[in-house]
Amino acid sequence: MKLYNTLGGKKEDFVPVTPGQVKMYVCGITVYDHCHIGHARSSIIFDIMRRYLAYRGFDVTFVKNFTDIDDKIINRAKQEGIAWNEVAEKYIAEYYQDMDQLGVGRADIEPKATEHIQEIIDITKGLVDKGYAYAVDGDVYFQIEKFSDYGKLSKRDLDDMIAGARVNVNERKRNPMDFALWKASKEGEPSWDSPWGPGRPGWHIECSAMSRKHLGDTFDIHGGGADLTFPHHENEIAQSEAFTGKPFAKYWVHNGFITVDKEKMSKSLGNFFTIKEILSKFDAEPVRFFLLSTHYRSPIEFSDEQLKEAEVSIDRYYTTALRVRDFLVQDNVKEKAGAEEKAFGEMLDTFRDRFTEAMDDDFNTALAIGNIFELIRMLNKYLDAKPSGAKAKELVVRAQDLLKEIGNALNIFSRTPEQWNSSLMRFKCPNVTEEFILSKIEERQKARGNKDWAAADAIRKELEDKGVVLEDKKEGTAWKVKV
RNA sequence: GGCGGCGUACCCAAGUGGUUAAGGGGACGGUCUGCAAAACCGUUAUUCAGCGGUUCAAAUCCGCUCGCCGCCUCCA
Repeated sequence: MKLYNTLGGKKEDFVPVTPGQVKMYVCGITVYDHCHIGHARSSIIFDIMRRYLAYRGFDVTFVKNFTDIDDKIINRAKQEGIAWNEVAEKYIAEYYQDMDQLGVGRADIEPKATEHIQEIIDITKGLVDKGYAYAVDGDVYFQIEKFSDYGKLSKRDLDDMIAGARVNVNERKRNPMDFALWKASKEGEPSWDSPWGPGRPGWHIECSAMSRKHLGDTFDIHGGGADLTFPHHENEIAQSEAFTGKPFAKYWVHNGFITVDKEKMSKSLGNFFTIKEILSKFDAEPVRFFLLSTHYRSPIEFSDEQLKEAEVSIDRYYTTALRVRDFLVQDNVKEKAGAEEKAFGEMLDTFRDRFTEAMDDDFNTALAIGNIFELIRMLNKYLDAKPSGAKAKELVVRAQDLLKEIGNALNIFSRTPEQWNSSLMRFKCPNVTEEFILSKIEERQKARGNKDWAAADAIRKELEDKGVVLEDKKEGTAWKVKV
């Protein structure tokens, strides 16, 4: 497997610290507000990495934290007039609601910063003792000049950073780029006792403490959004490596942003869509599909149009799945080959390898999806020739199983065509009932029986205007939601 | 100002030294159908922002130019 490592700035062979095992840590959210689609991208992509590594036979330990103490949480608590920990609890619950709907699995361990205060204090104290950090008026700062590798992740030069520093001048810092490990708390703010007086953790230290506790000094993959590269991850490296004297994470993986009108989606620009907003308009599966249809490191432009295209793609799968099921319930015993049986068989033979090849190359989900649709096309083509017999059945079952297996690794295609259709109904034609549709179909059947094509077409048109399309088949008329 | 990335068809998007330059959407034409829908077939990039260079060979490597974006402050 190859994995793009921000640390090396290139794709590298993935060799875990312990053969067969993968320990990965991903920076989770600060729980002070609803998640937006950018959080969804990060969550989904790392969920997919975790699933795929497991699919490839690795024993994966996946840790994703919650930052549940932070300035933003304290501010939000003031705004809402509730306690800071109530804010944290509220948005953790909201997060789970969003992620459950999106089909993002829980991490194996989901630690919270406030549950690791002792570990945070231990590391901070250790860094002071080793001379990497200094305490001033109840604050403790990490002195970046003491850590000679500072900047190795984000490829920054200390002098350049200082020259272009936009950080607020803080008289207590020896260097403007020094960052807080521990902050003295102001009156009325949440605080914990420490050797430096009552205070709370700085932003970066929690991840060093939690990853170390749950995964050890050195682990395999550390992930997060590209905007965390600097300063968050750079600082984590400094703290952790200065403290343990050992390499921290071996591979640093960063996902690209979601853009709106080419601009990064962000809170400050106000150009974001919450997950809840999107899921009120779209089923979660097209959302996942959309996010996987571009390589995880590339920017991805968000729009309803893109989501609609994803919807069409998912629909194409379920339409084929339904077709496969119809085919398999027929009991045609006569042996008859389908179209291009040999090529189809070869596709089936090589499909799994093509999938792993794509995913092994830095999780190329976009290529994997391309392969999936090639298979879908060949499958449809094969079925078009109306094959029958044991051989045909075997090939079609294999195709179905492969699509399900690969879909499972990507967490798509997991429902029945009926479940998909009824979900679409909720979004596209919530006021139409199945009874109504069926009665209209029956009415139309009568008209068709009388060869009253005008009446039949009028009914079809009426349903189409309501978002329902009819398909006349030999066995009768089927209907589906128009995507 | 420092650092990094991107620019592939009408749209989205893989491909990063030799392949017919994947796949999806859209459009148009065809097969099928009472008509449709779905599905399939065909057409939509002799060419990869532009210009030079390296090479037997470049969308892929190097240089320059143009355009867009990100990080350097909280940010997935």
